Amino acid sequence: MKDVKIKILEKAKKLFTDKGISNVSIREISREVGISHSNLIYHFQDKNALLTSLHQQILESAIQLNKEIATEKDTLKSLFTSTLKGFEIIYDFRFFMIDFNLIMRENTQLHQQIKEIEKLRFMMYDEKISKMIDENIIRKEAYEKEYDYLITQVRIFSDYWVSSSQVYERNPELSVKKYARFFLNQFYPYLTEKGRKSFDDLLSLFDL
Amino acid sequence: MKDVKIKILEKAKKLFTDKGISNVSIREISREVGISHSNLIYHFQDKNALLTSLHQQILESAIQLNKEIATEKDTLKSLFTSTLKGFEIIYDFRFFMIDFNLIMRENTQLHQQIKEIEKLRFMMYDEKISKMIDENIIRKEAYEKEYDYLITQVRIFSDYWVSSSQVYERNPELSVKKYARFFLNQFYPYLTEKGRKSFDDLLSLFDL
DNA sequence: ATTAATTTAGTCCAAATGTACTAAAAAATT
DNA sequence: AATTTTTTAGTACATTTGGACTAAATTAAT
Repeated sequence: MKDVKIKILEKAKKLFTDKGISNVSIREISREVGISHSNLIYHFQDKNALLTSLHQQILESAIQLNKEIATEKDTLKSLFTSTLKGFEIIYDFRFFMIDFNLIMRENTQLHQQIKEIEKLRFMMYDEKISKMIDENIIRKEAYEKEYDYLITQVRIFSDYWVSSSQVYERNPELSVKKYARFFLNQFYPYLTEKGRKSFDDLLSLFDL
Repeated sequence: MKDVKIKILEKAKKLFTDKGISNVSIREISREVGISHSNLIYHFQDKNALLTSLHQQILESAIQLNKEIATEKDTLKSLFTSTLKGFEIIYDFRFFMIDFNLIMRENTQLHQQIKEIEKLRFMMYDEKISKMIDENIIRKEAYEKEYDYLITQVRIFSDYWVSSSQVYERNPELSVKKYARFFLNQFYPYLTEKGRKSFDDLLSLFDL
């Protein structure tokens, strides 16, 4: 990517994070980058184009992360790693999650894409849980769709923990680990004895 | 409250819900109400004043709800009722939760207030859980702060389920019950056998 | 070296917004 | 009935914003 484009995206990301997407104009970004607003428009037609491009970066980070953990055989450990690394990515791009609703309302294209990704994410968790049941780490479903409920619950947590931490935490920047811990804990009640043992070991391993 | 003030608040609420807070101007609201924008400013200095006033309505609904369930002796049943009614209030005022982060960022006064209320909410859940432990509906903590984790988890769900449903559900208006069910389910793994029995009974009672 | 394509800046415009100020109208008080 | 207070509308202004259009400058291609 061209140097200017990179600079624009960097500044946009920074400004979005600091002030919130709706409080940043194309002109302000261009001013900060030190180029004319027409030039910025030449590269990105509007704010949505910027957002789409930044979301692409998030996706690339996520894909990269998936590649990294693909080699990990230990299912529970891979859950820990993907949570921690994933939460770091989310924190880095927190502007996206903090203004998530706004973006979804005003960028149809991204909304569609996110809905597609959500399906994948569901399947990913579903598969992971099945695996852990097979490995006797998680107990079998006690009633129908028990784990579907869990996945929804977990989805909402992933999407909004960073928003919540911005509202309630004194040092949101320190909350990545804290909320990763909270997140993982959602699986705890479903663990078998064997699972709990691994889980506790992993907690110390990851210093959580 | 004066007739005009009520009308302003009603229209503001509607517009905020339909278009998102940041996409509604004082002038637009006044236009919709059919008064001059100067008149609106006379009653509410700015958008934040409107939001504060609307939040007051939310609080009043919540207080009213608390009064209603205060007489309920059955702790688990009162959890069900407060969840369902509470979720209806949240849905009614969903503009507030959908733009929650925005409001918290730009309205210091409300942010402070919300943080105070959060403490109360924590205590409320804490007390409720203690009670249910005493009544042998919920099992004792299996490890330290187990239920503190649960409360945080539950807080994030309460605050953001409506946002999430706007993003992922086809008919968000139908999702109040659905998400109330999801919400309550978060307590399920901690129930004793006795608790599960009551829980299941209540599910049919409330048609969930 | 010339030409073509890409990148950049400058200008102008119309619409919207918040804010401040003035004055009229309506309601309440004396 | 007179006057004071509250409520309402009107106007004017400075700023911001996105968008369109033009032209200059830079880079790439031939």
